[in-house]
Amino acid sequence: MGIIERKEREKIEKRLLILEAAKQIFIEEGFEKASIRAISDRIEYSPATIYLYFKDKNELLFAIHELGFEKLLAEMSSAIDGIEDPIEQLRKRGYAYMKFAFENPEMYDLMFIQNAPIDTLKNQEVWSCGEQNFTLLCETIQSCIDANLIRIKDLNVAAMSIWSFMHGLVSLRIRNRFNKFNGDVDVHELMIQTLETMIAIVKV
Amino acid sequence: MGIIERKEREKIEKRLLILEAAKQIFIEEGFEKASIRAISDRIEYSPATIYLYFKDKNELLFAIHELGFEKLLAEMSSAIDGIEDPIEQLRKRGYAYMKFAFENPEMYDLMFIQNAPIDTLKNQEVWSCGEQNFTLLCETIQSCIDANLIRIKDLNVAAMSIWSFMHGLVSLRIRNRFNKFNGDVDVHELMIQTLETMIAIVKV
Amino acid sequence: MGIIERKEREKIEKRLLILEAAKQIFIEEGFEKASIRAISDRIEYSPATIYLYFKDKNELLFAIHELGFEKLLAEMSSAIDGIEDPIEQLRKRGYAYMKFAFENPEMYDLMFIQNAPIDTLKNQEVWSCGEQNFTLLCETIQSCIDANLIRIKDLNVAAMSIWSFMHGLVSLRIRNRFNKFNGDVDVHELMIQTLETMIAIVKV
Amino acid sequence: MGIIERKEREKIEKRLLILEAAKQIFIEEGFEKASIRAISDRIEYSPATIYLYFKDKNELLFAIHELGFEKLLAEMSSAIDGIEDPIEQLRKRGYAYMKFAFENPEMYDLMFIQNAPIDTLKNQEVWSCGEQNFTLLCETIQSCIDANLIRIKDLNVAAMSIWSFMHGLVSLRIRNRFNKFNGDVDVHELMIQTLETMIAIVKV
DNA sequence: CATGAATGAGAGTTCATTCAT
DNA sequence: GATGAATGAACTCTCATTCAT
Repeated sequence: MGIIERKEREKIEKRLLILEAAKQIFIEEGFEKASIRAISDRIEYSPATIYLYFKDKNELLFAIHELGFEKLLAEMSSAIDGIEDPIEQLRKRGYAYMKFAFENPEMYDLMFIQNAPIDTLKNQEVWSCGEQNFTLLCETIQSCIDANLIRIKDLNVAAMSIWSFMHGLVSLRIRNRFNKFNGDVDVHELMIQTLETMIAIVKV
Repeated sequence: MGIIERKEREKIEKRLLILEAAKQIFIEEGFEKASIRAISDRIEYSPATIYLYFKDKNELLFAIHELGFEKLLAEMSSAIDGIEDPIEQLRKRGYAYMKFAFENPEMYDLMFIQNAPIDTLKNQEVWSCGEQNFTLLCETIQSCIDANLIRIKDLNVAAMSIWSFMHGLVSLRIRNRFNKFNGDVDVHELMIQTLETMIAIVKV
Repeated sequence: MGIIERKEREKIEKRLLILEAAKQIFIEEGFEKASIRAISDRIEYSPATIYLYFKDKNELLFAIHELGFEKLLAEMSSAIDGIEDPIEQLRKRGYAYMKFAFENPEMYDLMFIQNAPIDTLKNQEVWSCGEQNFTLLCETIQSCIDANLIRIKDLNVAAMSIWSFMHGLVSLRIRNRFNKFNGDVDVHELMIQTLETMIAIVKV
Repeated sequence: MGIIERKEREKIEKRLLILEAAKQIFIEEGFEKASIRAISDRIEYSPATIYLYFKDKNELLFAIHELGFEKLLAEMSSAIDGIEDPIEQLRKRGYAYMKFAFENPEMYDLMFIQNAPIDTLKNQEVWSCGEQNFTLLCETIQSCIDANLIRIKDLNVAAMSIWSFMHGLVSLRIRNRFNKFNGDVDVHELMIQTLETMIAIVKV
C-alpha cells in the first residue's frame, strides 16, 4: 500500500519536474517552436519519456497551460494586497492581467488564444487553475456589485464584459492588430487610457 | 487591344476563382488544414499552379484574409441600412460583427487571431479593406460622440474600447474559453445580454 | 526562295538577340540561378519562346557557352597584339586566361567546369569557338617549339600541360580550394608567382 | 557503462553504414542524382532517418567528401611504400592521384569540383583529411626541395603548381574537355606522356 | 522506468517542359 | 511566331508518435 502510494507520488513529482522545465522553454522559445523534440531536448529527456507522463502533445500543452494559470493566479492574488476598495481591486487586477500578458505573451497565447490545449479540457477536473482565476475575477466583481459600485448588476454579464474587454485589448495587441491606429499615437499609452476610461465608465 | 484586356480580365477572374475555392476549404477545414497541397487538390489544379497566381502561401492567405474583410465590410455597411440613430447603428454593427464571427469562425480566425498573414501586410497598400472596416467603426463612433450620445469622448479610446470588447467577446467564444461559465447559463444568450449591457453603459 | 532565305536570316538574328540577352543574366546571376524561367523573364520573352530557338536547356546553355568562347577568343587574340616573342605571347595569354576566368567566373564555370552543356557537343559542328581557342593556344605553343624556346617538344603534350595547369590554377581558385593555403599568404599573389615560375621552368 | 559504450559504437557504425551506402549511390549515380530521397530509398531507410545522423544534406555530403579524402589519403600514403627517391615519390603520387580520380570520378567531383560541401567546411576542425592530403603533398615536395631535386624552390609555389597541374589534368578529363584533342590520339596515353614530361621538366 | 531508433505523413517550394491558342 | 497557362516530378526538411529493448 505504502509502496504504491510512494510510487504514485514520485510519478507526480517527476511529472511536475518535466513540466516546470518544459514551461521554461515554452516561454523562451514560444508556441511555434515548442515541438516535442525541442522540449525533450531541452529538458534532457527522450521524446518517448514525455509520452510516459502525458498522453499526447495536447495533454502536455494543457498541463503547461495550467502552470500558466497558476502563475497568473498568484499575480492576480497578490495584485490586491492591502487594497480594500473593490473598484481599486478591479483596476489593479486589470493592470496585473495586462502585465502578465505582455510579460508572458507566449504563455498568454497558449492560455487564451490557441485552440490546441482546450480540446483536452473536457476530461479534466473541473476545479483547474483556470477556473480559480475566473473565480477570483468573479469575487472582485461581486464585491463591486455588493457595494453598489458598478453599473452592471448581473455577475455573469459583468464577468463576461470585463474579461472580454481585457482579453480583446491584450490579444489584439499581441497579434499586432493595433497597427491600424494612426502612427502618431503611442499604442501602449492609448491602451492604458482605454483601460482607465472603461473603469470610469463602469463605475456608478 | 481587346484581346489583351480580355486576357487580363480572365487572369483576374481565374485568380478570384482559385481564391473563392481556396476560401471554401479554408472555411470548411480550418486554418491548420489549409496546406497548399490541400488547396490545390480541392480546386483540382496542381500545387505549382497556385504559385502562378500567388507568390507564396502568405500571399494567398493574405488574399483570402482580404476577401474576409470585404465580406465583413459589406455586412457592416448594410447593417445600418435605414438606421439613423448613431447608437442604434453601433448596436447593429455590434451584432453584425458577432454574426460574422460566428458564421465564419475560420475566417475570423485568419483575420483577427492568426499571426500568419499579418506579417505580409506591411508592404500592402494602406487603404486595404481591413482599414476600411476600422474606418467604418470610427465613423459610427464619431457620430455618437458628435451627437453627445456616448460617455467616451476620445475617438481613439472609444474605438479601442469597443473593438477590444467585441473581439474579446467573439474570440473567447470561438476559442471555447467561455466553457468556464456555469453550465446552467446559455452562453449565447449571455453574450447578447452582455453586449446590450455594454451599450447601455456606454450611453450617456 | 528569297523569302525563305530572309526568314532563315531573321530567325538566326533573333536567336542571337535572345542569346546575347540570356548571356547577360547568366553572367550576372550565375549558373545556379539561371533557370529557363529566370532567363525568359529577364529577356522579356515567354519560356515557351526559348524552346522555339533551342531544343532544350542544354542547347541554350551550349549556345551561351559558345558566346563565352567567342569572348575568350577575342581576348586571347588581342592579348598578343604587338608581341613578337612567342614566350612573351604565351605569358600574355596565360594572364589573359586568368583574367577572363576571374572576371567571368560564372562563364568560366559553364565553359570548363559544368557537365551540362558539353553533352550537347557531340552533334555540333566541329569547328566551334571552343576549338578555335584551343587552336590559338596550339599556335602559340607551336611557335615556341619552332623557335626552340620551350623544353617540351610535342605539341599535344605541351598544349595539355599548359592548359591543364592554367585550368587547375583558376578552377581550384574559383571553387575555393586554395583556402588550404596558410592564411598568411596572399593567394592571388601566390598564383601570379606560380604562373611566372611555371613559365620560367618551361623555358629552355 | 559497457552498454553505453556499445550503443555509442553501434551508433557510429550505423552512421558509417549509411554513409558507405550513400557513397555507393553517390559514386554510381553521380552528384546530381544524389537526393536525400534517392539515398534513403537505396539504403532502405526513411528520409527522416538520415536526419538522425546528419544535420542536413550539406553535412552528409561533407561526410562523404571526408570519406573520399580518407581513401585518397590511404592511396597517397601507400603509393610511396618502399620508395626512397623523392622525385620517384612525386611521380608515384601523381599517378595515384590520377588513378583515384578516374576510379572515383563522382567522388573527385565532390571533393574538388563541386561548390556544395565546401561551404560547410569553414566550421570544421582544421585538421580534416583534406588538409592531411595537402600536407602529404607538401612533405613530398619539401623532400624534393631539400634534396635540391626540383627547380622550384618555394614550397607554396611548388605545391600550387603541381596540384593545379594535376587537378587541371584530371578535371578536364572528367568533364570531357579533352575531346578537343584530335581523334587520332589516345587521350589517356597522352595524359601519361604529359605527366611524365612535366616531371622531367620540373626536375633539376 | 526510460529511451534510441525509426518513420509515415506531410509541409512549402522550384523547375524544365508542353501545348492549345 | 509567340505565349499564357499549366503541370508532373522533384526537391529538402520537420514533426508527433511508436515500439522493441
